[in-house]
Amino acid sequence: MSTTDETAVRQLRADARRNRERILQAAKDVFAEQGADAQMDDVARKAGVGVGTVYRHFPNKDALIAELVKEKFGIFTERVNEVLGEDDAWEAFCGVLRGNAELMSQNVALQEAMGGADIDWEYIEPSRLELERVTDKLIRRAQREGKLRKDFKAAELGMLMGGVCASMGSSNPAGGDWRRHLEILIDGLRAAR
Amino acid sequence: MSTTDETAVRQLRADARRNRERILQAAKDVFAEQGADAQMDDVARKAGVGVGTVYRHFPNKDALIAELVKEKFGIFTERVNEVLGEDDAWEAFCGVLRGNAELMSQNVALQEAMGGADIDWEYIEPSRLELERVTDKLIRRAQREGKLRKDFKAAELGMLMGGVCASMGSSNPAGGDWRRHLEILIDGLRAAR
DNA sequence: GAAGAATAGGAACCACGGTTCCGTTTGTCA
DNA sequence: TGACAAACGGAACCGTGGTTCCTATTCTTC
Repeated sequence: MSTTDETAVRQLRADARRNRERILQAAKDVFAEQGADAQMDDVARKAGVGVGTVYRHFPNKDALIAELVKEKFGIFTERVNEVLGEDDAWEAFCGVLRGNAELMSQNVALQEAMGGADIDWEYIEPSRLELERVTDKLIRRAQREGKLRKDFKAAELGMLMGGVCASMGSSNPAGGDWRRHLEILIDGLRAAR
Repeated sequence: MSTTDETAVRQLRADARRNRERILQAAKDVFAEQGADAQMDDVARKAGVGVGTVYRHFPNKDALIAELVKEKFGIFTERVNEVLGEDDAWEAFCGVLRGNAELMSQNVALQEAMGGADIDWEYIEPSRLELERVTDKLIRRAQREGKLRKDFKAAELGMLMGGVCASMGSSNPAGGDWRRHLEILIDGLRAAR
């Protein structure tokens, strides 16, 4: 069921634990660079490991990608937590959006994933929910400040950011600037006049 | 090079011309419903035709999809032209956005295409340009009215709409409402207070 | 340091789906 | 109506890439 059974990780053999890390790191690099359709063989090669080994650690490609996505969600959550205490919630909120988008722009696979590739969202759901929970706090504060539109819900943010990510790919028709996309969106999020 | 050589269409045999239409229609249905990864065999079956026949009319899958995308761009252009004469350019502009988005929401393949699938954009470029040209007129008028933000460029619209389309898929993480996405975006496009 | 279990490696397997090929059918034209 | 080119059909082909399987290797423990 779960790819990473925390309780089981302990009793991995030393070399296995080492390899698992290598694979994860290699996957991060390869998928970030080539997108979700990079090949398992590439991941294995980059990790200096056989394909069989990759499959020993992750049941299949989707699970491997899901693990990476989940990890990224963790980072997003962390970042929101970091700014939760700042004075200007609206500015903090915008900062998070810009920062996280920047992060996404460096990872093609993530962009695709957010755009709706066939990832195992079930597995990621807990992390996604946690992110939403934390973000909600920040949003409410920014709304109380009167700077963020009142009718905006945390659950909607994923959709919007997914849209921004969609405009990051190089294969874009009119290759616009996603940063511009984000700024327009942010303006749309401001409280009316 | 080109999938449809207008000058050549004339001298197609009667049955061939009929089949071409059937294939195009079937492709429209199948791709709209199943997305760009529907199979050529499905298109052929739906058209009541052999795969070979499909390939007689279109060199490959990408060309077939490109044809459909191009056609849709034509429809968008048409719609913009229709409202070009209306009094309130801003409202006309918003109407077009809503209408075209609605159209996109009924076509999974189109959404994917806008999101950055590997389509032959080269082939579509002329239609895209024409759409951009016409849209630019509407945009300028709305800006002169003072309702649309002055710094907005027609070339950026594709990017934004692509983002909205990205939130249409059912495979979305937080399955938000794309109509809401669009409205927020429209607010972001309004001239500052 | 020997036994046994865990892990690695990577060639082979297999499904999938786009594309080709060629014998058959059909429209056209004289 | 006969001849010929054009068009059709769909089985077979083929590359791709995820996944499996089995032997060799490496760690761990006694």
